[in-house]
Amino acid sequence: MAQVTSYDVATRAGVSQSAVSRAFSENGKVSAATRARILEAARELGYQPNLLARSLITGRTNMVAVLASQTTGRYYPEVVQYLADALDRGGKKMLLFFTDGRIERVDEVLNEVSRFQVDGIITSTQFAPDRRELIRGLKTPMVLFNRQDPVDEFKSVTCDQNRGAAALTSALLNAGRRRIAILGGSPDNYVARHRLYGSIDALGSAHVGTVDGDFSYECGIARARELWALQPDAIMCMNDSMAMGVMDGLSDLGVQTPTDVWVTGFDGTASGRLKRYDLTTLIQPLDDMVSLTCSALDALMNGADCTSQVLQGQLHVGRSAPL
Amino acid sequence: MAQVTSYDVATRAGVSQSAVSRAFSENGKVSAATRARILEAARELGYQPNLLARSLITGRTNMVAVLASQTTGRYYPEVVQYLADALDRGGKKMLLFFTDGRIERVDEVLNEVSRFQVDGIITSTQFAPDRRELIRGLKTPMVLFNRQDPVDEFKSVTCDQNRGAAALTSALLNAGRRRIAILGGSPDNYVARHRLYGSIDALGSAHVGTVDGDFSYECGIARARELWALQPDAIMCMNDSMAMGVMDGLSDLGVQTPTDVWVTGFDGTASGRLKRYDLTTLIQPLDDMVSLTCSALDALMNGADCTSQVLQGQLHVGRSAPL
DNA sequence: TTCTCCATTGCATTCGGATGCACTCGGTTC
DNA sequence: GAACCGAGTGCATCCGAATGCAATGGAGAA
Repeated sequence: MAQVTSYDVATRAGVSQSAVSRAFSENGKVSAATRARILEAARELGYQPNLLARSLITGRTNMVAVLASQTTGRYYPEVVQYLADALDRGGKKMLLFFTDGRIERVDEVLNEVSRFQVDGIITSTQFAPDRRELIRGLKTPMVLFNRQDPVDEFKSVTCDQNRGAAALTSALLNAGRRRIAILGGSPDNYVARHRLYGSIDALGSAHVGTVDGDFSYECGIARARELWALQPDAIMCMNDSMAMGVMDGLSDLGVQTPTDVWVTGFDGTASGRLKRYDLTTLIQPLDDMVSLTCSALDALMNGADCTSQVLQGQLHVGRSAPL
Repeated sequence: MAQVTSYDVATRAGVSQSAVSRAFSENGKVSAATRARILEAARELGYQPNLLARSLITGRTNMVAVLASQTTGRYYPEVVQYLADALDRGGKKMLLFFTDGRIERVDEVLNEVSRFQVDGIITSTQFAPDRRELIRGLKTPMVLFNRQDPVDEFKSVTCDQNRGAAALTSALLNAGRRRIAILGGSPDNYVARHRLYGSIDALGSAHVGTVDGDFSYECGIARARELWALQPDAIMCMNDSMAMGVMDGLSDLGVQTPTDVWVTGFDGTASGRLKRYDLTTLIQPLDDMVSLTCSALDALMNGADCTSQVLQGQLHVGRSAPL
């Protein structure tokens, strides 16, 4: 306790509390001499302004809430890291909330978020349409990350999952693949659904079947036999982790990639680039997505408008499907 | 704006502001009837208590700062995820700070941390001895994660790097390996140093040389030739990512693992368990480390004492070094 | 020299909620 | 019937910093 306050600094520097306050804000009107004296006194006392007290007046906390759902994939931890970094560059700190996927948690989390008075929200968590009113009520700027609002009331930055899946698919078709199986992600996951739709639409009659998955490496291994039973010449996995799992599951069955069957992933994670997997995959432009998300949020926080952005992923050809 | 305050709720419920405040705290003295009336009014208005205003009085923010340094490895993102989850269970939120490793950033970050009035700090970032006074001045409970304070003034939860390295080493020696090379991590990194010392001490004359690394997969690939030139029968890499890199770099030279040489990692990351690498490694008990860290911090935040904990890693034998 | 004008500075108030203290009132206890 | 008790409630104040407004004083203009 015994927190050092602006009054302590004021006393020490022989000025008033308001002078101290002004010395610590860019546009505060103080003479250079007093400011120097105040900063010196502050240094001696180890004073740091209390941002919470400040925010009570200014209405700004410099905190941004990031809502992420725990996932089995290797993608989100990367996203969190990138976001924290990008926010930091904008002088914001990241307050992290995990929604464990259960829908009822979303309400709870949103209430918590609002209690912390964050300046903005970045969410990669799904919310049901009837939460719309609740979110609107928060009056906190929000940007969806790789999720879209059907009516675009809440702006978003996404990687075009449909088109990415379609691009990957046509590349396979152009390379002569005709029997293509799919390993899907959890059906309640936004990106999983859109990747799946995009693939199926583009595949047409080349689609020999879909097997359900959960985005994990282990599930890729477990589903390999079932996929192989469909006699595919290529297997499209809806994320990288599962693709690696499928490759390994197939190996156990004596089936080699790419000799016997091609395998593709989706995401462009670091693990997918490991030489022993070297996945053909669709790379989501994480860097751009993150910086666009932050600038969109910045715009909203400054009362400006912003539009939803849809970025295109980049096809990466590895040895798992040598297009 | 137009924030809903406790006064609004009070007016609507026909009570005083203090009654509202009491209705929202467990041990507030209010009759069941009034509380119900207040909660109802609050619900209608969409009121959520302002935690920042509250913290101004109570001195508690329910926020814990986590300081992490950006690293090239795959380990930290996992740690952050685990920590956020564990903190959440204790009703705390995680405010994330990245120190990009540069020492001068540490001061800056610590000052920022103190401005946010967090209840506690968990750090996996190194700080120089002369920062001790600065941190003491914050008076904020702090627990070091996988870092140790030489004089144990600041408590820590660590995995015994020395002993883990020694265990890994003796296992190799017992299995008959006699020419062991080491791929080290960045020398300014705490865990890298201790793993290295532990290994070298235990190796004795079986040590045929050390090559410097930076914890990244790419560096593992790049250093493979140099390591192989030492004519080792086993290569100990100071983390999993580098071990995978070394295996791949050796493959490119026509050297196979484990036939021609054994390779070991350190950490026990998810990627290390991928079947095509299947690393022999030392698994750090992440779950336990995280929960001990949180309970230690809890103790400190409640004014209690706590002692530093040193956990032992677990040797995991994979095919990269079939002990 | 006297009057403006502007740059500094201090005073008082405010943000939203917690809390010590005093007060009310229905129910006990002699 | 008087003194007492305690649960429920409101009043006033406080936490730490920001800010509108008024006061001060020195420089420059007339």
